Amino acid sequence: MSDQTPYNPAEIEPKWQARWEADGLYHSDIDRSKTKYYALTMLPYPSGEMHIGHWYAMTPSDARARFLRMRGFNVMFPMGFDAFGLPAENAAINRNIHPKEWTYANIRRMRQQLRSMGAMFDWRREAVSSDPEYYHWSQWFFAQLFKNDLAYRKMSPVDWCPHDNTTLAREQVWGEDRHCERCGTPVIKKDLEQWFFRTTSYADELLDFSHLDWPERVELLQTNWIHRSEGAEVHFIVDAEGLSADEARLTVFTTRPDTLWGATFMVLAPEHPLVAKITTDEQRELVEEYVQQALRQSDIQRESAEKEKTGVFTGCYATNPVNGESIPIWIADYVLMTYGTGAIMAVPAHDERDFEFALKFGLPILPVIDRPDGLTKSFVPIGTMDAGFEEALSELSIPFVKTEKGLNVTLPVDKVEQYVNLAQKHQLADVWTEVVGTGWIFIFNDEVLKWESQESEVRILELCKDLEPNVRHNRTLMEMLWECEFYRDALYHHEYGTMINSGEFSRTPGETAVQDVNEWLEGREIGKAAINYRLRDWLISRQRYWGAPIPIVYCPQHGAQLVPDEQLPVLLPDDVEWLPTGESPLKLHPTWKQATCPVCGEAAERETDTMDTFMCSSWYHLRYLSPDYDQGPFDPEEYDYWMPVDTYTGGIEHATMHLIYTRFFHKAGRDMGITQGPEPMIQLRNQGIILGEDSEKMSKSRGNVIAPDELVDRYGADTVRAYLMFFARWDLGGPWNSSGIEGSVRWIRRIWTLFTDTISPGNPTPETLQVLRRKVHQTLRQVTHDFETFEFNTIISALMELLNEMYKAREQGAVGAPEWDEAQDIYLRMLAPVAPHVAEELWGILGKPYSVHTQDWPDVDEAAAAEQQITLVVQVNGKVRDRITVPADISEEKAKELALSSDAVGKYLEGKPPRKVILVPGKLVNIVV
RNA sequence: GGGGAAGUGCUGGAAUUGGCAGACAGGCGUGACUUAGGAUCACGUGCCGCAAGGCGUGAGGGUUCGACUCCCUCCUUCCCCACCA
Repeated sequence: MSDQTPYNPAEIEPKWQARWEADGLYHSDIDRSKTKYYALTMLPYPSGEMHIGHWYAMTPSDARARFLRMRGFNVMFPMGFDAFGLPAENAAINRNIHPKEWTYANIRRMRQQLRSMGAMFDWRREAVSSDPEYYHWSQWFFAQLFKNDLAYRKMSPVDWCPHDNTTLAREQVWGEDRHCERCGTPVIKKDLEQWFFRTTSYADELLDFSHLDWPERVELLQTNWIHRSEGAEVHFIVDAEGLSADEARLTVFTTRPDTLWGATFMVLAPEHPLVAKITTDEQRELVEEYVQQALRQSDIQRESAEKEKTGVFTGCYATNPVNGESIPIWIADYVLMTYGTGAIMAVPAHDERDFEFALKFGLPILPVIDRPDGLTKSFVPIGTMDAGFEEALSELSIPFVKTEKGLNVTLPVDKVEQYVNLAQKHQLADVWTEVVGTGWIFIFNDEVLKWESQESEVRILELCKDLEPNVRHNRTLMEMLWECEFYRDALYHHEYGTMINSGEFSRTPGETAVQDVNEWLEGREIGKAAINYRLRDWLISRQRYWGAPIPIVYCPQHGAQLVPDEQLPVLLPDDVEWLPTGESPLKLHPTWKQATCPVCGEAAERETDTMDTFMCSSWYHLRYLSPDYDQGPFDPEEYDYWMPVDTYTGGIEHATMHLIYTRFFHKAGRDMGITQGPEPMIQLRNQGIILGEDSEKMSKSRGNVIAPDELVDRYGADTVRAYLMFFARWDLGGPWNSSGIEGSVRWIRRIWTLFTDTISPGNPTPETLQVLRRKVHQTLRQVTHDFETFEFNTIISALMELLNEMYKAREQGAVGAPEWDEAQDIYLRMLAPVAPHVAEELWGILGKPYSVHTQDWPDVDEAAAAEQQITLVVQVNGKVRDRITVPADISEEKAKELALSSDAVGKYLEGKPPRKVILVPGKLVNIVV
């Protein structure tokens, strides 16, 4: 070995970065002779520091983009900044820096950091969402949505963060305690006039993932988030004076129209507009108090599932349209104004929440669905039956289980008749009343009721009525009822079953019940099949300064008017002040609000809310197409060539926010003639999260943050890139390990050594060269495959293996042979996407023409990659007993023969003939004895 | 409460998708070269056992000639949603 230049990343990395930049090596322009590939990775927020997590997301994305480029695609890999948002304003408040100054200083710093990783970003395509040239078009998009009735303004109870002083989209409220995504403060509800985008119009289409190659997990998260429920809308008639016909028609949504006959009361959300109108004078005080209390409560208290049910009777009744029953209307905060119609029919027998409520307030419980297995359960308490009862049950082959409290009887449908007779014979009918009186319960069944006559049903219902509104001592009865596990089972722990107690619908089988009832409802115009979504319209108003102003003015005459296109962008004023009022500086600005109405030209007032930053990031992939274009949001010619995004990489945390919004944007854009095709991003892949060395989330307060800059200074970007690709499965992530990076350090250094040592040609055997060449092409095959499937860790390990093999070959004198030169050539091409600087440097040292990054990806020579000799595993009864080396093209007979004649096998056969010999060609022989 | 994902050496992780479990690394151990080493190189490293051998992919069962991989039951951890009618 001779002297060699030491590997010095600090020298070669900036050198090549400058050269590539100067040469425009990574510029991507329309080239119709090549297949385009739009590789996109989520843009960062300019917080001021690149986090190792950014690198973890971007490095493999960059490597893959480079790989695809070498494979002949015209690859675009752009970068930009999602630059509006709260942290800039908080910096302004806390440190007295203007958000603009803070943001752009951070962007400058992060650009430098991004460059240091040696990514192939085309910086000419950079887009910054806080540039007026950018938000001009965010505002333009708002205008388009407004014109197409996809943006609207409404007064609504919204989630409000008292710390950040702004409203939040539903997606930005997190966790059990319903806290603000940004600052962690629990949110409160506020009634405000706010702007919304009609995302719900696209709910069904957003559930269709058939055009997408997205992780199942993301599809599932979105599906659950949108949460489509099929059911029916049913109109109940409110029995109160002074209501218009419209008002008296109280519509509820239910997923179980087959349980309509079991509706024993109704519940309105406290905010429901009807509440004030229907409350009777006697109940008014209670109701008003309850409503006030519900409004005051934060969501934490209100939406806790653990919480005991609360509610108040309005004094008003409604008529159930299916059976004419008059049922009481209550209000309770477990009914949400924001879902469905804000009113429910309560079926305590088949809904756990309604059941709890009925229990607490002594409301009637009427089962209307039989058990799905067709079995009815009965309970006979000890002390109510005579001695012969058990025997009689046995004789009839009616199964039962003895418990401490009595008999759990499982009653097959065909035995009901006999059971009824038996019960009568044993005078259980008398017991019945006893049962109710002592707090025990019977099973409700169509047949049994007939037998017991209507009387017992009436008795039960009446008894329950006695409990109204809130007679505590009788709770015992309901609690004991609750204790009967079988009863709970029979109530709501089952799905569809035969309808009972439902008038003409009794005995309707569960399979058709919902549809039958829906049709019937529709025929009688008392309801219809309906679909509901949990997805809400997207609330985009933010009472903040650092965002794109909503391009609306309010005219006293003409109401909300769009700012005309030619007046866009509505610029954010720079001369603003932050006062500790919690109000947006835009509201406090002396003149900014003053505008004129585009209709009449009279004085009008500007909207002072700005748009949610997710609005800006919903279309940034379009701004990259032509960041300087000023005739529209993007140049249609560029759109035509580059869109849609072929591969999108980023964190899964955006599954129910950005990734829903951007799909909505694209689909709305398509319907408005702006975008084309069903989806904006075809393939999506998520990386995992890097944790600190302590396996905790990285945070400054924990002091476990890994700073990428320090790593680059210490090891060089190539090594950091390699380690990020190697250390974990990309989609899983995991804790950082600072000693683990030594492996990548050594690997790069060993590459350097191997390629820079000057060694005189040796005298290798043909076998050495063949083994080398085989390994080269096998590695190439694997690396190619793994790039395509995002298995970055095995790319590195394959390259490590090949390097070890090359060291071996060098030892055996391979240097100087054409196979050696080919190995070096292919190695550097495969290395180029992973470690672009060192690959470029070594490529130059070998005297190859600049640049390694513009080279073609080599083709696998399958003949060279094929094994000539294989190791045939010989198993006896599935256990490995021997390994024999045979030619790869060995015949079946020969392989079996060789396996059987192996010494090791002979030992296990003990002279017995094999029962069966299984051959897996090229793999193994299994001998069964 | 509902939905989902994952359990492989001391650690990160491989295993061509039903065919040699533990590739490639980290760590650790032994040695070499060194005045020195956070450098480099060689060898070793799943568990039990002196060995022959046996046992091993969260636990138990099943299918199969053969199971980390498929099926059933259970356990553990993590994530998401959560009074959504």
